Amino acid sequence: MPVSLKDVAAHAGVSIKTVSNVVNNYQHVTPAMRERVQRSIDALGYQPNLAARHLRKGRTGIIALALPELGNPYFAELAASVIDTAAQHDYIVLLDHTGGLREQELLVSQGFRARVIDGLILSPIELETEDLRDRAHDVPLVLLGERDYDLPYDHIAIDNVAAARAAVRHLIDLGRRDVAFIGARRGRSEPAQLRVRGWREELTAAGLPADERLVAATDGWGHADGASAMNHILDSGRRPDAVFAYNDPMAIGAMRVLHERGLRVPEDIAVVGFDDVIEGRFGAVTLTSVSPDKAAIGRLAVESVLARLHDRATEHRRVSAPYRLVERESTLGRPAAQRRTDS
Amino acid sequence: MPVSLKDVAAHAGVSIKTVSNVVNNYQHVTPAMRERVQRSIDALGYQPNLAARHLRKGRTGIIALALPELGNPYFAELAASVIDTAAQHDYIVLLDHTGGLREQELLVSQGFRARVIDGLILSPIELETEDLRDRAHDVPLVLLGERDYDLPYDHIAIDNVAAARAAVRHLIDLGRRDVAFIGARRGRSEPAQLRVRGWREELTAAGLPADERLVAATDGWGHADGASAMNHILDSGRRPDAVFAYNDPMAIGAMRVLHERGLRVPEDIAVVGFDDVIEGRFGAVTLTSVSPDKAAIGRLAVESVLARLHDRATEHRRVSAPYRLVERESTLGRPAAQRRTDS
DNA sequence: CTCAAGTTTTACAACGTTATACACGCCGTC
DNA sequence: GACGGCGTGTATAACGTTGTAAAACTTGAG
Repeated sequence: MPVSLKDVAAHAGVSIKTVSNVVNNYQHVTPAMRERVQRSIDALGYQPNLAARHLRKGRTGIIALALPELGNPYFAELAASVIDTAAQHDYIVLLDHTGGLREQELLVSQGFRARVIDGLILSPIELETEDLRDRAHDVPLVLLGERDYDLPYDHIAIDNVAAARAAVRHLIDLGRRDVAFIGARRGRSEPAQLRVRGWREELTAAGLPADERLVAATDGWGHADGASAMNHILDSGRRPDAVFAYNDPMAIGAMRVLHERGLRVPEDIAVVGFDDVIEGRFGAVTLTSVSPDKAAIGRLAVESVLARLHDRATEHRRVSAPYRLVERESTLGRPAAQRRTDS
Repeated sequence: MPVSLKDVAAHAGVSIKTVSNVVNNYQHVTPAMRERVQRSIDALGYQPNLAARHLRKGRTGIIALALPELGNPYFAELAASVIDTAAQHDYIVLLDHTGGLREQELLVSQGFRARVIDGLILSPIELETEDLRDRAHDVPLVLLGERDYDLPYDHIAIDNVAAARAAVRHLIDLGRRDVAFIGARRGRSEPAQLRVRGWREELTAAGLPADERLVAATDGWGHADGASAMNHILDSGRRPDAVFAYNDPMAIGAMRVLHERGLRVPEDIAVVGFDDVIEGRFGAVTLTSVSPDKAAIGRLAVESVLARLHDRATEHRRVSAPYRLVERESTLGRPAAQRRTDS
């Protein structure tokens, strides 16, 4: 059923290679010949067989994008950007979800799919430096996200420390003094946690104490984790006047708990999230958030992979993507005009 | 660098085919020979080249999953289920997002990627029956979702009419009489819109008027669309006592508008969504929603594709997946405040 | 009108795998 | 003791594509 170069060649009365030359826009083909072959291609509806092409060229035309969770709209937007950019370069994206599990991330980074993909964009959560150190494969790897690895791989991310400091700065400017952090990594060495570091640095810079009891570690990074972390802090008797969450879903989970406990946002407790997901714009209290430029990150990631693919000599680089702080109701100085202050 | 069958064969002192036989668990191989070859395989760290295998076998081992939007957690969960099920059958999933755009959906269904994938699972939004009628390809296609096509393709979905009726029934049981529907398809023939049909049928069955002015058509199906639809209904002077939304994000967008306008949920207006996304469980007012069994849908979809792949003779079938109505605060008889987060 | 130099097209060999068909032992049977 | 039959291993030919090198065709100068 499928039509091959051979079929097109027979139909056009030329050699296989000539058809191949036309398909690949090879330069030494007369316009007349190109025209004639193209007509046959269209007539038969020829489509190149990628498996054969790959076998011959050693490339698959597929790059993998491994993300912790697709359900988080942040990653979904990122994925869209990656897919679009890749398409512009005639690459297909294989989307993978690791669930933020070390085992899965390891599997992906070790290239369990090494013979299928040309390059890999990975957003690790649990992976450690030593896990990445002995990658047997030569498949180009580009890292995304908040984790900081001291390894010779391209890394695309916003400046997480600076972004976190901006968020905390904003809270301090509102007059808040007891700023909690929700979503620290449980049992991990501190230097890798850039957002916590930013929280600590900014508080210290402002002459405020960075009370470690206001840092809530969690297992995951979803709504439920934010909710339980918030409950944990309040149950321990602490009553911060602001919360900075690792990401938006956690911030929203925390806000739900505050609502259940009769605490008002932002009057009693101001809240700042991270990632600026669409959901944060439609709650009863809209969410102030750090907004990374997802489109830029996705684009840069693809371009890095492809650059390394076509010329493996380049230096490994660390690219900073833009971000900004979007202020909404959850950190408003005064109650919003239309907002009903239901207890 | 990569080690091929040839290398292993040379190392073990046997023919290439014998190594292939061992790799593929071909039956006529003596244990001794198997052992010996296996040792060479392990020693050299041989990994099969999938491209070559696929070229030879005519299969890629990849199935595509094309979804309207990855950002909607409903689809993310669905994707996870598909990926997992596929992995169990040694298949890889190529995730694609159509944005719910007819052009993209057409492209995918026409198989612009036909030579890369063995099968396709598509969740169409805009696609029409005639678009699917003349698919040139023989790549197995399985449809998902709410759209109803009278075509010989497998279709996995919950009974959308029945589910919508259950949702409306629930609202009627609460004593609501003016139930609005948010998220109708703009300018589309009605029979395809199963959830609207369920809304209409159930109201009629209860002896209530199905007021078409309470049906709000939208362009998209996101938060913002739900919000503007809600605004539109209220601006037109209508004041329904209940809203049934096409999906959860729209319901949440609508609730935001109700909140802005000082209308209480559920006291003034009860709200029911569709899909049961996690976000609905963490708003200031948690959302009642129709909860399709996403895991089942994903599993059934993969199994259908693979069945058709291995034996193309089977009848095309329409499979109904389970669902249930999850009741939360947005349709509670009593006031919503002070309720703890439910799981 | 010939021949060199350039341009366009072609034949053929790979890429790594599996299917087909055949060769080789080994057994039991006549 | 030759003869099918079976169980095991092996050459060889594909699968559809592209790179290489050589063949065929132009072109233009002498």
